Amino acid sequence: MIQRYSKKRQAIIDCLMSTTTHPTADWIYNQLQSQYPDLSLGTVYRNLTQLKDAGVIQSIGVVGGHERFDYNTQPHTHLVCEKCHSVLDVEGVDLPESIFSAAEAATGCKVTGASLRLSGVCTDCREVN
Amino acid sequence: MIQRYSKKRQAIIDCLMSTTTHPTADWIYNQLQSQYPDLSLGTVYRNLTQLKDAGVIQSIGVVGGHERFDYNTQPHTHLVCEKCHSVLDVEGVDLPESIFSAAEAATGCKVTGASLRLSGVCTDCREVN
DNA sequence: TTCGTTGCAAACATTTTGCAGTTTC
DNA sequence: GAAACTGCAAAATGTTTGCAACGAA
Repeated sequence: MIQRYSKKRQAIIDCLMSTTTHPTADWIYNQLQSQYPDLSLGTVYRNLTQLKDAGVIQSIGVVGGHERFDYNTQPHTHLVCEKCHSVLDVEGVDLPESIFSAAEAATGCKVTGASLRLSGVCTDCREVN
Repeated sequence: MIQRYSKKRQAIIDCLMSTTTHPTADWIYNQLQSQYPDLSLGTVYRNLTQLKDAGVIQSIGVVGGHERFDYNTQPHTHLVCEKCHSVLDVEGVDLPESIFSAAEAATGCKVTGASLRLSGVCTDCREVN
């Protein structure tokens, strides 16, 4: 699907690779603004869609109305802060493989993926309160 | 928060209670169209937000760009069909309570909720293919 | 009579798309 | 030079909101 090199696509990849914030399209756009003043938000969206389809990155779903992206395509657990909508990786809290077969047995469906999303209050927001 | 009775709000609740499809606002609107021809989509949205805030119903998040609602407010596992975006309850595949404390230990955050969403192909879509 | 609830339409926010120009190979 | 990629602005999508009229208590 991706057939050519593009400076801006690479910058988007690098940006995603260098953060653990699970950013939105708009956040990436703002980050790259200084380096690429002529970058357009449409290009960010187009590339994110393309990279997602190519399996280079992953969407971890919508949080507070904004889609969040992750360079880490391995399945892993996330925690979403109810107050500030930040998204953190949760290490060491993973799903057993057995849930796939259990779910297939329970539903008769083919199960191809699983994602665990926790909600809570992050350390920053906890202090404020 | 909810201080008065309203025929249309009750109809929305009844509609949600009588289905296992985890509907969207628009689906509910269409269902009630015949019985309440003057119902407006805005009212459906307003009531869903209100019922969610009151804890009467639950949002199970956004699937393919549409927020899905559930009368069942108990935490339970869902399976989302990749092809038709239908959402099924998965019985008997639940998360151990221990993940809460494990996640709190791993992140230092307060963890208040957990949701497990599986993706796959439902039985209907499997046949077609 | 008060004020919550509604219909309607306009506003809103995020994301997608058409097109003409640019870049990569 | 062909085809992918881009900026720009307009369109599309799902959801929210302001306001005047309506309905419940």
